[in-house]
Amino acid sequence: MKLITRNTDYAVRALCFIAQSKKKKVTVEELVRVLEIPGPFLRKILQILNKKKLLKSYKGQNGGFSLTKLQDKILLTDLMKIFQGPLKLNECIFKKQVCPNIKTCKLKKKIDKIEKCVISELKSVSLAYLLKKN
Amino acid sequence: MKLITRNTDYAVRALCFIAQSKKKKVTVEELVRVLEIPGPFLRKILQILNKKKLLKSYKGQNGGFSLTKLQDKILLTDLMKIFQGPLKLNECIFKKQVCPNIKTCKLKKKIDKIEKCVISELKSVSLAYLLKKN
DNA sequence: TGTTTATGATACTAAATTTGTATCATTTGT
DNA sequence: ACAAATGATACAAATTTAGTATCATAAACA
Repeated sequence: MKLITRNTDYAVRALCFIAQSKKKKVTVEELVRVLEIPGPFLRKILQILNKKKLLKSYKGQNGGFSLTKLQDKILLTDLMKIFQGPLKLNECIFKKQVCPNIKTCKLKKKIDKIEKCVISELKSVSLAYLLKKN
Repeated sequence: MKLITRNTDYAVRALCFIAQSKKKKVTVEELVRVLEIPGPFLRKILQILNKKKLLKSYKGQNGGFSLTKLQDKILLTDLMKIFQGPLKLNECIFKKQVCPNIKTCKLKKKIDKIEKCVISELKSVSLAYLLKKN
């Protein structure tokens, strides 16, 4: 079971590269070249990041993308939420006949607890964290 | 992002029902009727549980399935592992060009930590836990 | 011993999600 | 006006998840 999917992965990598770059703006083309991510797919991802205000985009010549936030404000968990949606159960695991007999909410609460645990771990994973040497 | 998929869900519900049942053996047919799970799909799931030694199956007339373990030994995490595979990253999130600059292993270790946290939470979710009233 | 009633094995199909492609529109600098 | 960038959007392929269908096998029992 994959905790992180490819589009999240790509987003992280692109953001890392942009963060590290000396240039003020980075073009898709450069990202594609360096990161070896399929172009149109990456563009779609960057457009989403732009809409979600994690990147600012500049059109036209000398255009490209730049970060809108400090590196330590860009959290892996945010990216996961954007590209993979919030963590949740399948739905309600117990329905109808079975439900009344079984304390459904137990499991739900458990999952909530797990989600909190995962999120809190992931919250410490920021771009800054990933880029810090040593 | 779904933490638990439908086959895990179905497995839990089937096991719960079998655990609660007064009968020594429960047939697929009864499970299908009560739990409203598509028959052939549930059969496949039960066959897997049988292979994985969580259920014992009896063929022929008066056949059916029964638990092989105590309820507190059947853990949600085991079912998730069976039906969804182990928790993992997409793969290595950073490759080639980017990798040397970034401490890949950081993230990996983080995920390992997260996995441990999730597993340890889930380890306390057993059939017994789910079935306990109040 | 043969029929009924259950599971075992397995191959196939459908649906949903994830990943990737293609195309045209829009904006901006020169 | 043109070139170089992103924006929007519709489509397609691949993968994973969910569900179906069919025949084989084993056990109980008349």
